[in-house]
Amino acid sequence: MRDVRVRFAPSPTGGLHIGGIRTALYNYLLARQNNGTMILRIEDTDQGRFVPGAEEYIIESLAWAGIKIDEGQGVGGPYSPYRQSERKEIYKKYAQQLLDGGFAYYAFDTEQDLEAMRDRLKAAGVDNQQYGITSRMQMSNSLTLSKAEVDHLLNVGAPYVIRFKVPENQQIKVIDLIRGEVVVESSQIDDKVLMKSDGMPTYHLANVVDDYLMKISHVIRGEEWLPSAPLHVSLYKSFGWHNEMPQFAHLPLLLKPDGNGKLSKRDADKMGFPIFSLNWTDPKTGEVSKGFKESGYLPEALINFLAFLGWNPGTPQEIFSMEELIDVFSIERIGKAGTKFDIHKTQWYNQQYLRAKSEEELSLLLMRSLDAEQISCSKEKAIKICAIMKERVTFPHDFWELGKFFFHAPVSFDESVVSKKWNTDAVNVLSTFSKEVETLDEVTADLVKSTLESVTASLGIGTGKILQALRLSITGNASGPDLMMTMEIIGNKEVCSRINYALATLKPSA
RNA sequence: GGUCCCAUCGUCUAGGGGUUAGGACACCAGAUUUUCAUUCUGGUAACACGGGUUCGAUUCCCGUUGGGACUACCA
Repeated sequence: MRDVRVRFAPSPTGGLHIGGIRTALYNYLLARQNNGTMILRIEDTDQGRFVPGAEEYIIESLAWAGIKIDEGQGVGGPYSPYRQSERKEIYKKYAQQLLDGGFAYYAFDTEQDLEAMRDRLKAAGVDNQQYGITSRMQMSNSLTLSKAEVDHLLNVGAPYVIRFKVPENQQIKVIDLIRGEVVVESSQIDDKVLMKSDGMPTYHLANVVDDYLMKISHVIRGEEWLPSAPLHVSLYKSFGWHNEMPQFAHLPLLLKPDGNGKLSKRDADKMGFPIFSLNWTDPKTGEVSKGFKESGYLPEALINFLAFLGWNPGTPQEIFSMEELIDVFSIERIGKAGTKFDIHKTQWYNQQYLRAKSEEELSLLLMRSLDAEQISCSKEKAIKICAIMKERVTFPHDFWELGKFFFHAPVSFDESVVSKKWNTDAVNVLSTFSKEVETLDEVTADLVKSTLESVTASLGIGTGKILQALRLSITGNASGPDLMMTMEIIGNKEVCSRINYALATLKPSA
């Protein structure tokens, strides 16, 4: 079997979205599993769409996701350069090879010519108005013009493109590892532009030439490429590279969570979840799109979730590390149908991975939030907080968001609790309790609990009846982590002052 | 419009000619938690439709419908 060499080949046109990460992931999984090579190639042949910073962003994103590049842009390798804009001469040479072999031709048509052609075909009732077998002989190209005319045009520098001459009356077969055999009549394929008038190749040419030169064994890419795969196969044949042709696998698309259509940035924005791996700032508009990283998603969680979007191991196991994924991944188990993106499940994965971390690791995450708020906190306290908050968080920043009261006394109180639970019984218990706590040298959860119980017992009031009122006075909230532990962490002085503040501020309802 | 791809719970999916169609997320209920969350238990919920083939089809074939992609000198 040939060496497994796969590539992830994005265009540097903006932020890297999760569909791209999934494509990269599947490539990576296959490479690692087979001791193969993961290559990063930058497909920047459209200078009009080039976005500065996008390439660096892609490299950073992959690194964050834990997808390691063995060869290619940013790392180098035996087939450099890996940036297509720097390989112009190579494509020119291969385009010439096609020209010489009669597999391609020069075309001089203007935009208006092309438009006129489409209108003409449409008017004639032709189903697809393409530049191809049925129309190429009516156009201005090296098939219709004399050699002298063509040479003249070339010499005077007339703008031209090189088009592929699609073979007639052929059935072109694409063997797809996911979909099986896909057969297309060559008459359905148009004479695609191979070299643009600016001297750059199109995707089709660059892609085929590079995959051949870089000895790519498997092309794993999104399903949007399936319609052009027959063209690519035809190109391999014309080059005489049929035996070196890579195997194809076209991945099902990521769809919008609701309704229909391909998942887009717009949908994600609308529904309030990220779509890019990292924060992305559009250099033109300055608009910032929030990334998964900055939204608090752990790369392991995102990878695990993405792996399961369109693939599954066939076992009940849901949690997989990258190593485990490498172990069990197989192209055969990739599904065919498009997949709707569900942010709920992503969050569930995040929760799972967050919980699996030690309290010490988690405390570091809390400390980061605290640093941003310029709040100092001992490591011991942070660990204690994380221990009781652990089961309640989905994101790292939840430790801070949901646990602000550990650092700030409440300034407002949950109204529904005030009206339902802040009654004379509660006020009686709390005022007595506060005085008792004040006498204590230090508070532990156990001590504060027994103190509270003795107060309620002496007043003949059920502890459960006033517990929410107590929580309200300490945290301002209706719910939260274990209250006794919370009081232990906050300390007796603060507990008293908070209760006293609440007693002074809130009026008992009945 | 044309070409190609696809079709199991709301979502991700397992399965496969004879099954009580399985799991996960979400949702709902009960238990535990003197609150909430967690945890545990249980529940609601699917083979798009119509023809074949077959003793039998959700599974195989065809069609319909529905959805998607592509249809640029973008990738």
